[in-house]
Amino acid sequence: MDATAVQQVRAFNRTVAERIGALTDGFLGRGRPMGESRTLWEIGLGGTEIRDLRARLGLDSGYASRVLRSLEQEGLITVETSSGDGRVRYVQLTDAGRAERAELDRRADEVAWSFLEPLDAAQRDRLVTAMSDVQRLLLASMVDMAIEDPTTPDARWCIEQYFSELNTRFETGFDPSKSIPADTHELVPPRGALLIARLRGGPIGCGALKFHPGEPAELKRMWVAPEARGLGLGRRLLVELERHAKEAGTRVVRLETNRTLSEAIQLYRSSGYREVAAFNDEPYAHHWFEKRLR
Amino acid sequence: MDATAVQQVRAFNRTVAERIGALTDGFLGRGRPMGESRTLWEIGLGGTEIRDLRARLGLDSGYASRVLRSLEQEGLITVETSSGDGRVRYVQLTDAGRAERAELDRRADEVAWSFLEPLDAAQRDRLVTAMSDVQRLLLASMVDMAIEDPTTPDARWCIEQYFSELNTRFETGFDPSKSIPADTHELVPPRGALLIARLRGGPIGCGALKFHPGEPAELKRMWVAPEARGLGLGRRLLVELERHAKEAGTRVVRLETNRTLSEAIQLYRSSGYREVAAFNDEPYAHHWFEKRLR
DNA sequence: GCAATTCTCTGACTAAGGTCAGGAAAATGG
DNA sequence: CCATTTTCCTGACCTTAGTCAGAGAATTGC
Repeated sequence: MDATAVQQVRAFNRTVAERIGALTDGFLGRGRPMGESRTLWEIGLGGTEIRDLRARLGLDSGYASRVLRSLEQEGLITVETSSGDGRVRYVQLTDAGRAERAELDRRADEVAWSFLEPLDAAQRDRLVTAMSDVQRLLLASMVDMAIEDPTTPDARWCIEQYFSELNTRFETGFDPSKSIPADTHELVPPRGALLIARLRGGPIGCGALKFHPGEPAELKRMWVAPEARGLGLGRRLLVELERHAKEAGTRVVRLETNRTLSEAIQLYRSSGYREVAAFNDEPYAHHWFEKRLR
Repeated sequence: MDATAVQQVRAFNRTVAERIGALTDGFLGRGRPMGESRTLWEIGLGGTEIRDLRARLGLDSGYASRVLRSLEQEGLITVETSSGDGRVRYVQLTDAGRAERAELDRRADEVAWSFLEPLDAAQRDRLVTAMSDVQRLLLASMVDMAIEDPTTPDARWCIEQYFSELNTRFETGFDPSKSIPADTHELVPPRGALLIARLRGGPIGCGALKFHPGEPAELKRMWVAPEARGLGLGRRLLVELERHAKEAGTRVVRLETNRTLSEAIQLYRSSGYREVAAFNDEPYAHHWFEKRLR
């Protein structure tokens, strides 16, 4: 635990909390409690089901109900029973609600501008760049990874995303049935493992291992959601999978990959993988890599 | 108002508020309201007068009194009448209070570390660097400047700081009585102007103008507090003083300076000042500069 | 010496942001 | 079809973080 780094983070937290807090509170209040403004914002232009809204904002159902009642009385929203399921209620902005939301938007822009306005052009550039760095790295630090059951909807979703990305990127397209399979039951410990990366509860990446006792383990299904790229998650997934493989007694990890996946190839090379001769007849593969764990 | 920059600032605010808020609240609560924890922290190891404490935390006197009563009942602080002034009360941490404060400190460190811990060494470095940039630039954007009365204690304090800095930096030391004077009454409009920069209410820099109708105005007393250097305040003071001078009808600004003040000389050169022959016999000056305003 | 001011405390009040238990209505599982 | 679950609402209650008016004691200004 690096003490000067920690002190810098604490100084940052103090300054930023002071600056953001002072401005957003009150300024975005518009005479109504912040909770109502946040809710109004979160409903969005298209409307939402109340249960979704509650989940997104983390509200108690009683509290949410009262907040919505208050917004309804102000004439900003309408609430009606959802067409599909009679228990679920659907909330939408009225014209007045949309106008109010636009005003909140305008004010949030103004708050943001007040950060930049006192600075000269060079300082503004530096601030925006540094903010984007901080934001991306904070997002990265909010991601956590765990070995999960490959049969859950989230796990299946990740693997589907992976396949659909391969299909887009390979010159030939990608048909899973023509590739060497790695069925979900092969990814359940002790035969294998599926590692899922999550941000704010939602899945944003995965990677898998297939163990072959006495032989090298295979690395499969490495995927990171497009919006989460550039955060170093690929490397973290890889490190974590290698750690896991080693704990399971694996000495060597190997993998095959397609030539269009250049970032992945880069990652493997820079992580100590060396290219070896084809060790299987995967039709979509152009490169085969291997790494001895230590 | 640059829209993409504004969007980046908003994205930053959301992410950072989410991350900092979620962690600091509760984690630093220790079963007592945040207000009490903040107060406990702010009292510090040496103790404080309640009126100072109130000013620093911006608390209502009634509210502060209740918070302190509660901390007193928990056995964390003692409150006694100040020795000097019988109205003022002095608050100090007990041993238990100091232990509690140390625990808060430890937890704040832990929160900060939780930002860094998931990242690898290179990412940590980038995060700390970017945070320090953001923090400095946000501080810069919190500074505001105004023409103020040069006779107030804050104004006098700035000018004293300026003199004491000259005294430290000049090879010969600095004695104001041997220098060409610029008495406070000469810095009152319309004869002159004193610009003061403030951060969180406290003065952190100054700069002055002396007008000579029909002749160049003189720039004097440019000073920025050491802890606020590197924020571009010198340049902002200069720009603001030039703007003010121009509004007052001045065409040319000039100044003299000592060779040891290299950052200032840099600033003048890069702001369009060109060196001219000595236009006065200021004994402490080595360089004379002039700029035509437009 | 006395009026005005400063500092602290108490009591009464408020708003915001919740939590919790229970009930009604609709949907679902077997 | 019936028990269980899901979704939402209502009423009762709570803590936190204040604000405001007023009073008492000490100090300061003149």
